[in-house]
Amino acid sequence: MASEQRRSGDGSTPTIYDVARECGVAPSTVSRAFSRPGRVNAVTAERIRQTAARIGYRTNPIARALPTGRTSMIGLVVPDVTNPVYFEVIRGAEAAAAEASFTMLLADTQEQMRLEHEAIERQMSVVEGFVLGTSRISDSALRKVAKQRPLVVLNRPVADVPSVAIDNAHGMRQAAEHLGALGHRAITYVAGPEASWADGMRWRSLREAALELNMRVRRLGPYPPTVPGGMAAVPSLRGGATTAVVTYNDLLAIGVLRGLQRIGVRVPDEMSVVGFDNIFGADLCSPALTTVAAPLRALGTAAVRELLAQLRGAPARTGNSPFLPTRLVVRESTAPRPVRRRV
Amino acid sequence: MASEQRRSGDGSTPTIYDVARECGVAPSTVSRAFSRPGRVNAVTAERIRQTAARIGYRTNPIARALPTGRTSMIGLVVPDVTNPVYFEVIRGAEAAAAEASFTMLLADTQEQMRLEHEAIERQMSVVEGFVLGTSRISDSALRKVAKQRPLVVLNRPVADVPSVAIDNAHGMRQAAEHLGALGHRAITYVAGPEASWADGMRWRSLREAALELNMRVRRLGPYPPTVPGGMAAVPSLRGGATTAVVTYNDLLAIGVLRGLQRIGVRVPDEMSVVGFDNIFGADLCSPALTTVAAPLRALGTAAVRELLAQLRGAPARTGNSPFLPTRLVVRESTAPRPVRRRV
DNA sequence: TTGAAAGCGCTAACAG
DNA sequence: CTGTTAGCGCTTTCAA
Repeated sequence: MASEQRRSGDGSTPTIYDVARECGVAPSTVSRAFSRPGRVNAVTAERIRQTAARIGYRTNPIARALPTGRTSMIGLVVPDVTNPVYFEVIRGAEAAAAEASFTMLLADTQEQMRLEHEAIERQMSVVEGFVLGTSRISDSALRKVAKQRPLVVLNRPVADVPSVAIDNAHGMRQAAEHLGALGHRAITYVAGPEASWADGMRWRSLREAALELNMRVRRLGPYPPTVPGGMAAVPSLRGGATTAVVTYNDLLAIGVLRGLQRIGVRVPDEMSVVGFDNIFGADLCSPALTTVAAPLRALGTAAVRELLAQLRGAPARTGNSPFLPTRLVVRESTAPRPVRRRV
Repeated sequence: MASEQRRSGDGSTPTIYDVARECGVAPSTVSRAFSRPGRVNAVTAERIRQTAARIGYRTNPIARALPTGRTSMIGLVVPDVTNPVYFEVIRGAEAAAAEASFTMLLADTQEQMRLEHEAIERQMSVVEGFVLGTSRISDSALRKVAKQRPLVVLNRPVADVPSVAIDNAHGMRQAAEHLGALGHRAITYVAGPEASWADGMRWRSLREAALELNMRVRRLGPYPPTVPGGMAAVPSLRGGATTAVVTYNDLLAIGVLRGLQRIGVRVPDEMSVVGFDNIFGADLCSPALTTVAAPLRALGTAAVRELLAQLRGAPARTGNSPFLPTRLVVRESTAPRPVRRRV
């Protein structure tokens, strides 16, 4: 009996062999008791589970992973952990993973394509699948990754790759309707990163909605999607007919708020400002920001759930990716159109 | 030759055996070429590396981990991923890990002791060591973990367990000196969670520093370390001689700002407010918050570096944990003591 | 339903 | 310096 020769119950963590010996069954039976409980006599299984608990046996995921490839780990790679947009995504993803007893590897790529490639590379042989947030790598690189591991991308539709996204179009329509209802006739969009799919999407949606509502729209930018970026946009805001600005995201909106305050334009009396995302801090600034709330946590959760489904063998939903609904949060930065504009 | 029987170069990812065959060397030599380059002939090593690169071989971390126990993974478990204090810690930790080609597992325990235990349990057999942020579990449980894996805890000294911490004492002294220099004579500390080591530390340090500077101090609380917590503290602020408040953290300070504004007390004209941490958003609120900046990113980095050092065999620095220096950031929420107080 | 045996891909003695 | 030989702990045929 080969198993007799296995290590005796020394100080280190117990193995399947220890349980087998204690129980008087073969190691393979212990293994089965844990990995496919159906295939073992119910009472034997129970006895095995008892002794396992007693001697403190816990299956070793590494050892399991070697023959099966199943590591119970998924990788989440995001461009910037410190970007408030991602906190909630991370939490949602982590919660969904933990719920399924999966462990989440987190990588921060610092917005750099090279680091993103490295992170994927580093995690590839260890995770069962990936969730990629706002990826910087090319569509073809993405498809290559998808060929090796199940993959879900966030907020970016890529042919043949499953993704989940915010319903940008609906969000921008909400913003436009809100402003329209307040009587604004001319609005300016302050754009985020040029290459961003989300930015293009948001701009097009806003324009469409605004036009339908008989408002004039123009676009300024691109700007880096940050507070300084928003401040930089303010000078270009002056001199038009604009009485309301909608920004690519909240950081930009907060920057616009700042910039406007600096040059003495009062918000919302003289100018209304609407952000996008509803990040932590959007209600801290003053005036508190009216913004389109993106279901960030739900995004993380949905992505992981989708990934786990694929891992369980569900077909990859590559076509129409689900669009998560937005919600308009009206706070203090929007008000009816001023009778006489001043900017 | 046993190795001859190993799988031939089929479609799946190449192994050590594939490289060995291509190169005409033994598998163990290939292994050595990657794991201890010193122990193999330089030119052979180079040749191996070449072919490895050519056929796309990459060492399988799972397979490596099984015999060695070295997974190149560390676990970071934090109470709340969405708490702005932790973003920077996470980023610092992740960067330090990536720098050493380590992968980081992240777990969010939602401030719950049970989830913290589960997370540690889940990660235990897969990581080489842990960094635990603001752990909720007992000292003895912590020591038990430390017995199984190298461990570094954040902001909480535990006997026999290495830790890194913010220099709370110095931070509070900076706050007290700032307020003293502005002429304040009576200050109130708004306390955070009762059980928190950091809270106790901050309060004692503030009191000591204030007393030395001939200021009166009192303590209010405990309060949950959140914006609502800060708002809840405001009523108790009235009626004393207090002209300045120092809070356990920024969230509380922002809450105090809000609460004060609501009851018509002007900051900083009538009351000065100082926070702690300098989280994202501390400069977004209005007035922008004067606060003691904690080196959060450095904290994450230092913890991981310490952990990696232990992994390399350095002795666990359990005694005096390093204290990372704070920095006072003066913004708009503090001003000279009002001539006539009003609260 | 259970046991025996053969690996998963890599590392680590131990010889040579 | 290099090859040979056992495993790491678990899963998985294949028989019984």
